[in-house]
Amino acid sequence: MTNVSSLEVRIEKKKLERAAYVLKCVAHPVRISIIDLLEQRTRLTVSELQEVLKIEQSLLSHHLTNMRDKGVVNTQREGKNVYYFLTDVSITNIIDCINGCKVF
Amino acid sequence: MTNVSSLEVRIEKKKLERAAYVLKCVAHPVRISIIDLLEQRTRLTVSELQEVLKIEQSLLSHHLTNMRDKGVVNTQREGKNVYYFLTDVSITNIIDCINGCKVF
DNA sequence: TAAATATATGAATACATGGTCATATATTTA
DNA sequence: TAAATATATGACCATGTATTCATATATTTA
Repeated sequence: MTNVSSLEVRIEKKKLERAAYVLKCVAHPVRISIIDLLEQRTRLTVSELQEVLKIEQSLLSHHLTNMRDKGVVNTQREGKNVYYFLTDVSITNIIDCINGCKVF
Repeated sequence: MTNVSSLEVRIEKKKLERAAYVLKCVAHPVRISIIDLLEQRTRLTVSELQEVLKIEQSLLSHHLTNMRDKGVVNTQREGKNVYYFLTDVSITNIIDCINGCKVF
């Protein structure tokens, strides 16, 4: 058995927990799609997302609330519409990971 | 409302489902840690992982089985030991995403 | 101000997941 | 071959998650 005494996880505990928490949010087909769409259009209303994704309004709303709770997206209301946008566009790097790793 | 007719998800459905499935597996503090450790050491036995991670043997085994089922890691037995290693090292790009995006 | 439009919320349910415990299997060593 | 070591498995339970349905809220328009 190799010596392992110098080996340690290079990510601190709090960061690990936060990362897992946010990744869990990303780990859903609809929510990955939303990230992809918001990379293309900067901001989209719920109706626009619904038109593209073709899922029930309330289900989409639940997904969006989930993503906002975790800081992945943010909102701005304009009249009847609520625009959703990525809090940090660099989260789209996850999609590059998906496309660049055979495991996915 | 902006025209959305040219907008679509740029990832095909099967790929989205597979990506979500694998991401769900990555989205856990212990499993992210395992990926980080296997980037540093190429391969590690269950005992070595246990020594670093300090979690119960059977819990670790469940995590590893989970990761293997999803194709994230693979194994090779050598005597009493089973070595685990990353199926595709480029999955560690996920950790770079975590470190490079404020949301995480 | 009533109706229409856009979005959010909450309850309920079914299913998945994480962790623990007891036990099983595989391999080596005494 | 019995004991020791390394790892895996299965049952169980508590908690979390996804989806649906009904309904609520906010804003605009007729």
